Amino acid sequence: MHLSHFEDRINAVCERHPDLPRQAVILTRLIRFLSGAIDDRLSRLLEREGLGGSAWAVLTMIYSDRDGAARPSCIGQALSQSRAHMTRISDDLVTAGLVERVANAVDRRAVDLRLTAEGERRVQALLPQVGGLYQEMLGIIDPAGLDQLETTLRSLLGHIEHLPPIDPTTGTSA
Amino acid sequence: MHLSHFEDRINAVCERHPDLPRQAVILTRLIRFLSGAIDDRLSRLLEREGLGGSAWAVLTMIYSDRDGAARPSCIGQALSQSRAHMTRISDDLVTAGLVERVANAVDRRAVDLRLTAEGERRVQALLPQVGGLYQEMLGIIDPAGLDQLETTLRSLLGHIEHLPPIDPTTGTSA
DNA sequence: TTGATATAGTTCGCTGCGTAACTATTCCCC
DNA sequence: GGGGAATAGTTACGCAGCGAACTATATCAA
Repeated sequence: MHLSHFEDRINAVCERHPDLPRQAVILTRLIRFLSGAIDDRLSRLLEREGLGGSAWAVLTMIYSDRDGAARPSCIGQALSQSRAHMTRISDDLVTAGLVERVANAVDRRAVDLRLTAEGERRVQALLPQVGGLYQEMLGIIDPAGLDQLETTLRSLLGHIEHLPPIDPTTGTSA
Repeated sequence: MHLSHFEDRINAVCERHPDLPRQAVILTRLIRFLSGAIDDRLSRLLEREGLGGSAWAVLTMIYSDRDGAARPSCIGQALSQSRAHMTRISDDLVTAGLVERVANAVDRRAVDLRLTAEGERRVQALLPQVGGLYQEMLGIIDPAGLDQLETTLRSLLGHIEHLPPIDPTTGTSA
């Protein structure tokens, strides 16, 4: 519904600027919409648990660690979020009783985040729901299409991440 | 780089919870990463112009209108942003001299946003750069792959948008 | 006509997240 | 071993964005 409306506008602009890469514009819109729609649904599912998307991501980062511990800075790096934000999320999760801060013996600057028993219980209770949500959203694509999509998105992401960074003064990627 | 690290974690969790849809989890990660990477690059390009992503989106919404005018509430709806935020962005764009507010004669509640001459000049100067950016990011995929990707993402988005909304109290989509 | 309801825009207060500055620790090299 | 650079976490402050409340207008029903 949104998209068709957008498409009219993209077409109108592309008429006036024939050198614009119309398909690339549409694809970026699609990716943005998809990402937003996925996050929206996940957020609404987590809302009932009093969790935000970031908090859930932190919980799963800890849970997915083989040793059951993770340091805020590592999590932030993996999630592309600032250390300051990790401090806040950690505060919230600690006061919610889902996470505890454990001083790291070998590096006294560092803190290990660990799930409490309650935190682990909550993660294990939520994981199937989140998995079901993802499956519900992506399940209409047939397996071959999913494989195709995965390889395409992987190469796309790899390419973009290896692109030279954009110089903010010139606006070019050289 | 990020992704492989993530993949290890996803695999670790999927070992403990064999019923999780591993591929769906990976695909949602990919889409999120891609969307973030695209937005990042666009933001850095716009940064030099003193424009935020929202401001640029508003400018293009006005520019892409056949009559060269758009109302804040329509723009906000199309961009999935609140009316309050559209007021703020409009304020900024007006003080930047890129947009003017014109009272709508037929509906006196409404305001039409129009590009100033300077605003139109800026949009026309930026459009090729933004188009080049998109092309640079998506251009490594061959045309057949792009078509394939487009149809897949279209059906995915259509499916998700037609999914029943999630009830925040039960967490289910019924 | 008039009264109820819906809608456009604005304002206000809140949340989420980032950058910069600070302290404590670790690392590295002389 | 001692001093500078890097790093972990925290704190303070700023920006982007949303929801709710408010005003003015429009629409629809009795």
